[in-house]
This record gives sequence, C-alpha cells and structure tokens, in this order.
Amino acid sequence: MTRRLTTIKDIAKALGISVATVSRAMRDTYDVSAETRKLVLDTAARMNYRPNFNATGLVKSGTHKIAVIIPAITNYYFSTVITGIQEYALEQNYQVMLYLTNDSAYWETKVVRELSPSSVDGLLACITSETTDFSHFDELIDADMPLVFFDRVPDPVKTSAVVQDDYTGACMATQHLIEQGYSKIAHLAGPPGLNLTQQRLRGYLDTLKKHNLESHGVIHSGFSEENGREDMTTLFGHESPPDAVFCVNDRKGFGAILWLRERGIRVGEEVGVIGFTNDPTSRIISPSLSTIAEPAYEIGRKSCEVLIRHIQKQSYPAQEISLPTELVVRESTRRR
Amino acid sequence: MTRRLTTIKDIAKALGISVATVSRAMRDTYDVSAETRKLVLDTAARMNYRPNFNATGLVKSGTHKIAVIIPAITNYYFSTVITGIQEYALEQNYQVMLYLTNDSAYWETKVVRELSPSSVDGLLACITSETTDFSHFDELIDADMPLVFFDRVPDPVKTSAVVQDDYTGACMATQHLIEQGYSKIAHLAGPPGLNLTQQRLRGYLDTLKKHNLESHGVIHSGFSEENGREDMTTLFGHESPPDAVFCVNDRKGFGAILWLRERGIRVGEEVGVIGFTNDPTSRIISPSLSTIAEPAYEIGRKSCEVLIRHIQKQSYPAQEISLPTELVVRESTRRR
DNA sequence: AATAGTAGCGAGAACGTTATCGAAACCAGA
DNA sequence: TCTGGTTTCGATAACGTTCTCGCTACTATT
Repeated sequence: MTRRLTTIKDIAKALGISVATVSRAMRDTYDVSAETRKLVLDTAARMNYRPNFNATGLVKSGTHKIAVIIPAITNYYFSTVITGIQEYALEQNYQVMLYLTNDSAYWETKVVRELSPSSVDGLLACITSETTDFSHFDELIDADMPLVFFDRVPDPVKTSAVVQDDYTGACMATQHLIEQGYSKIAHLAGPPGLNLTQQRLRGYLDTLKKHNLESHGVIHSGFSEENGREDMTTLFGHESPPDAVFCVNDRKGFGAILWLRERGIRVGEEVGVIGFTNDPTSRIISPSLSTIAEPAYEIGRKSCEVLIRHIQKQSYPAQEISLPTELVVRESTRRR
Repeated sequence: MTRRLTTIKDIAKALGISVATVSRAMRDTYDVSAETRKLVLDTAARMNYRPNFNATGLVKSGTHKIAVIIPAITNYYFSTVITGIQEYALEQNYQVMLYLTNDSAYWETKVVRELSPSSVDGLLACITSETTDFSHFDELIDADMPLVFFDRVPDPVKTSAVVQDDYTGACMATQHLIEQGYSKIAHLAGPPGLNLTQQRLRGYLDTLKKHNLESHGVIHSGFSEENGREDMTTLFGHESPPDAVFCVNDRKGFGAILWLRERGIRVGEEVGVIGFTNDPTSRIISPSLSTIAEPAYEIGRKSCEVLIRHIQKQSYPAQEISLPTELVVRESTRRR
C-alpha cells in the first residue's frame, strides 16, 4: 500500500548527481548550470515529483499555511469573507486551514490551544459571541504568532484587526429611518459582549441624540431570524411599540419582517425595518429589506493581506483597518 | 524574531532523560513508567510544548490533514456540507484544508495538480460544472491517494462517492406536482455535464412517463437565481407555457417565483414551482417554495467518515452512498 | 543460587529537504 | 608555471520526531 513518492533523492540517483544540486536546481538558478537545471526540472516532471512540505517546513521554519478560525460558515457574511481570504491566500501561494468554532467559546479555546505553531505561519480569527477571556489568543501573541482578527475583534485588540465601519453604518441606518419620517425607533441588538454590537448600538444612540429623539427600546440577543422574532414579541408587548426597528443584522431583519407580516402589520408604511449585511435574501424577501451593505469579500481579502504582510515582514506594526459600508434602500423603509 | 518553540529535546534535557522516552511518554503508555510519564506530561505542559507536525508527518507518512475541494461556499448547501465535514474531521482529530475552485475547471486542475500528496492524507472533492476531463483526479487515484467525491461526482466514478438520492428526489418532486393537479410541467435543469443534473432530469422524465404526461420543456443552464429568471423568459416565450416548473435547485426556484410575481402571475394557483435543496430562504420567500430537502450536513459528515476510513484501512472497498431526500410542501405548489 | 523473563530506558538511524562549507574544475592574468 | 578568482557541484550536518534495536536492572521461577 505505502504509496512511495518520488523524492529529490530519486532524481539525484537517476541523474547521477547529488541531492544538493537537485535541491538547488529546483528553486533558484544560482550556483547551478543552465543545462543541469533543465535536466533536473525535466526528469522531475517526468517522474511526477511533488515536494514534501513536511521536510521543507521542518528545515525552513515556515509552512505556507494559515489557519482561519470562524464561528460558522453557513451564512452569507462569513462564507463571503472566507471566499475573499481563500482567493487572496491562493494568489499568494498560501493554503488555508479551516476551523469552525460553532460560536462556542469552549471550542474556540480548544482549537486555538491545540493549534501547533509549527503547522501554520499565521492565524485569522473571528471570535465567538461568548468569548470574554482572550488568554488563549494572548498565548499565541506572546509566542510571536502572526494573528489578525476580522469582523468580531477583542475589545482592547493587541494585534491587527480588519472590520467594517460598524459605527458609521449604524449612523447611516438610523439617519435613514429618521429621514423617512420614523420617530419611534428601536434597536434589535446583538450579543452584548461583542465589539460590533457596541459600535452599532453607539451609532444608533448617537444619531438619535443628534436628532433629539429617544430610543424606543434596545434588546440584546443572538443573530438568528428566530432571535429577531422573539425580540419583536417582547418589543411589541409594551404599551408604546416602535414605528421602526434597526436590526443588528439582516437575519434578525428577516425575522422582524416575517413577524410583522404574520400579524398583518404593513412593513414600511406602518413599521420600518432596516438590517445590516446585505444578505442576498434581503432582495428576495418581500417587502425587500433595506440594509447597510458590508464589504464582506474585501474584508476577507484585506485581512488575509495584512496577515501575510505580518508573516513576511518580521516586525510589521499592528494596525486596525476599517472598511466603509453603504446604505441600500429597499421597500422595508419606504413610507407609503 | 525566530520564535523558538520548545521541542521534545528541551523536555528531555530538562528532565535528564532521552528524547526517545519523552516521545514514548507523550503518546502510548507502554514501555514507560507511570511516574516518568506523568513527569514528562507535566513539564511538557509547563514548557508549553506543541508537537511539530512537520516532523511527525515526515517520519510517519501521514499528516492528519484532509483537503476539501469545492466550487464555492457562498450558498446554503455547500456551506452546510463543509460544516458537516469539518465537525466530523475535528472529532476524529483531522484538520481540513479548504480549496475553492470558483466552479472553474482551470482552477480545479491547478489546485489538484499542485496538491502535494505528502501534505494531506486524503481528498474530498466536489467537481465543477465545467469538469469533463478527470485526468488530474486519476493521477491522484493512481498514486493511491484516498479520494471521495460528494454531491457532484464524475460519471464513471473510480472511488467512493457520497450523494443525495437525486433520482428519487426528482421523482418525488414531479409526483407531487402531478398530484397537485399540474399537468404541463417543465424542468429548469442544471449544467448538462453534471451527474446530478442527469439524475434529476431522469427522475422527472420517468415520473412524467409513468403518468402518461409529456414534458413541457427542459432547459439547461447554471444554478443561479438569474439563470432561473432567464430560463423562465425563454420557457414562457413559447406558445404553450407550462403550468408548473420543477427547478434543479432552490436558487433557480427563487428566480422562477420572482419572475412570475413580477408579471402578476399567481404562484401556486396559476403556476406551481418546486425546488431542490431546502435552502432557508425557501421558507422566507413569498410564496414560500416547496422543495426537496437534501441532507447536506449528513452528506458532509458521511463523506468525511468514508474518507477517513479509506485513509485508515489500507484497502477499504470503494462504495457509492446515496442518502435519502425528503419532500417539503409549501405554498408554491398549493393550488389554492 | 542460577536462570529466565520483563519493565524501563537510551543510542542511533531514518524521514525529505535545505544550508554550510569546501573541493574540484576551469579560466584569466602575471 | 603559478596565483587568484570564478563557477559548479558534492558531503554533511541540521530540522524534530518516531522506530528499531539493544542494554540494564529488577522480579519471578526453579
């Protein structure tokens, strides 16, 4: 069974030269004549040679691998980020290892702790909504492992981070609702611990204050459609229900729209709804969902770019990058 | 900069014992006393030791890595399959490397050809809709690389494969349309080269024949919502338009529903639409989309299970596994 | 008391590659 | 002919781990 692969030795033996020469011929041309180089490359191709990355990784410290740690991939935002990461990594000849934490702090620490620094050159991470203790990441940072956070970042971030401009996005969303004539605005917020939850909440509150409006309720919960529905029931259980809701993401927005529709409340005309993400489903749902578009793909590419720069330059200063968002107006905030 | 990691040697030196003993203590308990074993494990933890997988992979042929090659992940089905793969792999202590082909045959061959057999133990692949030449996979099979296909499989499949029961699913969908009273049924099919396209087409045609009905049109195109819309325009351009469409997947079904809605044609009552996948959006769109639910998560888990079995048992017979689908009735096929 | 058996450990090779050092071969200039 | 400088290549030691063999010391058996 033991599939024997052709090694550099086999090529050397076949050509009657030393392994050192073969090794040199395989990469740079210096210190090796053009003809032997060509000879080596030809026979390597003929013998179907593939480099053994375990061996190269052993001698030169540096596998061309990066790890991506992410809560899930079964939603538009995360899967698009991964696509961006993957494409940039492949362009730069890096390979990506995928780790899903299932949004569980337990799994996250387990995965990060078991991650062998010898098997990856760097790490791209998006923390869970439960994570409050960052010691498992700190250990890696202390060991000089290049690490870049994206989307969900620890609050005092010790390394580079790439995020969308959550604050301004929230401002735009709230501003839009106000301009459409809504005045009793509530916010379906995300898990309280997350930085992006705080930023979007702050943008919402600041914009309200700017217009001398009061918040009509803020509810923290998860990111799912079901969470959106639940939040709506509690929100509309009060004496003075809102006339618009700004949702921390589109999935909660879907829940809000469906909840309203099921109760015969006209979305847009009676109650406005705006989300955050620009999930493709926001065009499909009816009424279609206004939202703040996030540059998910670019966030993936950019964070990967920053990570690779960290890996290649030994002391590249940590930076926080914030990518702009965009308001997308659809039916769910149209008044009449 | 060079982050020095603690090795097995450091532990040996610290304890005044040989590296061999440390190595043994680290994994099996045989041939090493309980006390030295405990001593080694403790100091290993204290010195923050992480195994170097390059070294282990070099000596024992076998990295604990599997590669997953997939056209994309930005849709429900694929991202869910990956989740299943990932979870099973992690349970079995395997790590997954992700490669996206962007549904391009060029990238697929490039990725597969550059895949070093020494860096992965096995391969999980879902071919692109363009792939007609399988020589790059054959090379791996010839080199005894464990390989399992899922969802989209080559037609004469030379290794194991895990798919949903496309044929029976298509039969169920068509049968359901007929039972609902539709008789002029068309099929928005997938790319012609794909096995699953053929299976679903065959299930559709066989069921029609069983009921002595004629096909009201079959159009092959891609999997996108936009493809669905395009197919509808050509289909409804003919003199005798269908009164129901069976779509090869949900995304095309969304396109069909939206296309009909925009033209004021009542979905369900006038024209029935059924999809395939059970994408979460099929519940959200209105009218909601009837569909054939695919066991995406289970397909991921199962294919990973089969692959790991291939890796571990040297000669595990290749097998084709077909997982059952399920009819989900919603509004788009309700005749009032 | 002699022998056999076993538990526990160490020395050294091996895995495939790269890096370092030096040696041979060749050439130019004196 | 000798010296010095290239160019091209080979031997060999690493990298961190596992594996094979063998050795010691202790226990059990007779």
